[in-house]
Parts: sequence; structure tokens; C-alpha cells
Amino acid sequence: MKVHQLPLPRAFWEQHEPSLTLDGGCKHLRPLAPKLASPDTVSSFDIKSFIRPESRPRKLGSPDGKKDSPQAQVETHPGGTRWNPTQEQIGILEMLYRDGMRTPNAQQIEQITSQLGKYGKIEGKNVFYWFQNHKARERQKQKRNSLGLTHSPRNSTPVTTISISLDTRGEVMERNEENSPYKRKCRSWSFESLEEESCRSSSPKEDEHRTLELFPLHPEGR
Amino acid sequence: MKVHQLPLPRAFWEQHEPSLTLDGGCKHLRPLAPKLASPDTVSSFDIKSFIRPESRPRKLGSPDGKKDSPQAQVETHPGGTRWNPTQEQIGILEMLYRDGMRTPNAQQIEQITSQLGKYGKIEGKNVFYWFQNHKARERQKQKRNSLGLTHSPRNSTPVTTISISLDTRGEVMERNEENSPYKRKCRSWSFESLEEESCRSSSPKEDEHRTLELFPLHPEGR
DNA sequence: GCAAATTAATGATTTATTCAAG
DNA sequence: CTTGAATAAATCATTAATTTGC
Repeated sequence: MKVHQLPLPRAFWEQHEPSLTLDGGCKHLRPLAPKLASPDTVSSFDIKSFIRPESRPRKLGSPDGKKDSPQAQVETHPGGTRWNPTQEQIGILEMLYRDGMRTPNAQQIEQITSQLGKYGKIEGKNVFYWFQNHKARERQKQKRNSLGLTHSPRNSTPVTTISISLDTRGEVMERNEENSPYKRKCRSWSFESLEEESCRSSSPKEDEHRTLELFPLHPEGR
Repeated sequence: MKVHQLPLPRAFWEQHEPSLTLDGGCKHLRPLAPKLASPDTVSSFDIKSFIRPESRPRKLGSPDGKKDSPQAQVETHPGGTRWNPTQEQIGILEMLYRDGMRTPNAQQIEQITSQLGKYGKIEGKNVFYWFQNHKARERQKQKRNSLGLTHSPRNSTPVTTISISLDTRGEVMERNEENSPYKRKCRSWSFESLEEESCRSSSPKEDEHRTLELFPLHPEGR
């Protein structure tokens, strides 16, 4: 069951804390870069609205007593089931992986997501995580194999791995690992606002087309 | 001179060369549990469009060619530089940190971002990263201190010291660190498409309504 | 005094670990 | 157990201070 995309019941941004309004005194120490610039003006910022992180320590708290209430875990459901990939989705992802894709950037993720969306509910983060996990687990599986079975191949038997070969110019990278030069792609992403009132959408233009998928997240702990 | 607050002309992260076609020869084997389901359908997926990393060689190529041209860095700024926080922004962030905020979730990040946006250009990811980095670096600083100066911990000032005390119910956590039980909050985020090139910078004044800022990212590389 | 070279900070990514759902 | 999700640690990369040579 994946009931993602729930309305996001943000109902507890109401509890504003008492005072505490960022006054001065916070600009000490600037190790090497006293950038200075026009100070003040900062004071108009009220923290109240921010200090409402999550409430719900969740289990796993400090072992020294302090167990949480009997209401151990009751939530998690509101929209929080995790992605359950379909066979088609997995197939595509693996194909992409075999073709050398390792860390897709935002554009790619977005495209992949929209494609995979045809086969089942999915979000960008799922795609992102899938690649992260798959990569990491392939790697450790490989390591375990090379260590456990072949008994310390000191000369680093290249386990072959991947060995992609399509012509993705300069994009494959890390086919050998073990000490890859640590290339970097670049992934772009951004947070998105999730609540309307705070920022009136004055222009009723409504989203152009790109559907920035919202991601609810149950406010409190995970 | 910090010319923050520049309009951000972001007009040159135009990806070129969409070529690169990852052709066939990649659909063998079905690694894991052919859970059946209609397989074919998958083949309608064209990878081509995904394997388009990004290009944008950028400098950084070879160390010998240090400083390639007279116009060494004329290009970096337009839209692709990294966030350069203003004093006000730092002040606010540090305040929030001292108040116990460690891993803001998407909602919080969004609000913080919009607030900090008053003092200079900023994106949600900047806020996120700031907390990540700040947290990590405070931690290591602390560790280094405790290890290096194990005697007379009554140093000048505990710097960090967090010691939050407002009543953020069950939220503070990890004020001590060193071996935290690995708490988990929950952060939500999502990718967004960044297709439309040069998101119209037509209205230079248009802030107010959230403008999901796109994030170009200089491709390739790094 | 300034601009190139050096260096300290720190923003941005990637990798490694860990937790928990199914 | 498998693996999606999330965080922390490690690293890379860039910027701004500081230093240095003129």
C-alpha cells in the first residue's frame, strides 16, 4: 500500500513558542573571514515558527530509562509507506544501472521517475535511493565475494565489474572502484515548499506543467 | 565586495549536445527474481534520453595548465557559484542551531529559506547543507578538542555548548554527541525538473510567491 | 598599496552505516 | 533476509582571508 501524496496535515505549526527573537550576540568568531557587511536588520526574524521541528522522540531514545510512552509507533502510515517497486520498474532501473548509470542527476531522475511512473507509483527520491543503494550493495557484495571466496587476492583481481562500454562520453566512471579517482557528477535538487498559505500563490498561474512532486513526510520523527 | 543579491542571470547553463545514444546490447539477464508480470512493456523505455550526463568541461582539467586563459574566471559567477552566505544569514542559522535545530525538515527548510532570502540569495539546499556541515564540524571540532586537550576542559568558552533550553518538546537530542545512538529525524525533499532553460528572469522583483528555484548545477563534472 | 600565491573555511557531493518495513 | 530510507562521515572543490613579493 502506498498512499503517498497525502494532503499533508500540517496542523501544528500553530504552537508558537514564547519569545526568543534572535537578537544580537550571535556574531562572534569568524575564524578567517570577517565578512562583515551590513548587520542588523536581522532582528526581524522570529524563530518561533521554526522551532517546531518534530515532536515525537520515537523509540530508540536514550537507553538510560527515558523510554517513550506506550504509544510506541502508531503513525508512519499517513502517507509513509515505502516504495514498493514493480517488476518493470526494477527491470528498467537495473538496465540503466548496467548501462553505467550510477548517480543520475535531477534531470535524469525526473525523467526516469516519470517513465517508471507508468508502471506504478514512484517518486524521484525512490529512484535516487535505488541507485545509491544498488551501487553500494553491489560494491559490498563484490567485496565480500572477493574476500571470502578467493582469499585475499592482493593484486586486486578486478572482479570485472560492470565494464560498461557504451559510448557515454565521459560519463561512465568508476568501473573498477577500489580506489576510483572519485569523480563527481553533480546532482541537483531542491526543497520545495509544502504549504500554500505562507506564500500566497498570487499568480493563479498554477504550476506550469512540471509537477514537482510534493513529499509529505510525517513531520515528527521519520 | 560581495555582490550578493545579484539577479542571477542564470542564462548559460545551456546544455549542449544531446547526442550520445546508448544503443542496444544492454538487455540481457534479469538479475533478480523474475517476479513475472508483463515484462515486455519495459522495452518501450528509451534510455537515450537519460544517459545525457551533462557537459560543461569547466576548468579543473590538468594541473599543469593552471590558469588557462587571461579570462580565467569570468564565467563562474553568473549563476553557478556556490552560495555565499551573508552575515545575517549566518547569524540566523547559528541562532537556530544553538536553539537546537539540527536537521530541519522540508517545511522548516522552506521557511528558513524564505526568511533568509530576505538577506541574500539562498536556496533550500543551502540551508540543508549548512546544517549538515555545521553539525558535522561542530562535532569533529569537539572531538578534536576532547582528544587533544584532555586536561582542564574548563577552557575559555565551550563554544558549541548548545545547551538548548526552550521547551521544544522532545526535540533537542544529541546535545552531547560523541556516540549518539543515531537518532533519526525525517527530512523530506524531492527532485524537481529543471527543464525549462532560463526560467524567465523577467520579473526581477518577483519574490513573494515562492519560486521554487531551479538549480542548474554545472554538469559534468567537478 | 595591490595582485598573485597560499591557506583556512566551508559549501556541495559522494560513500559508508544504520535502521526498519515487508 | 532483502532492501528502501535516512543520516553521518569522508571528500572534493571553491571562495575569501591572509600572506608575500614587488
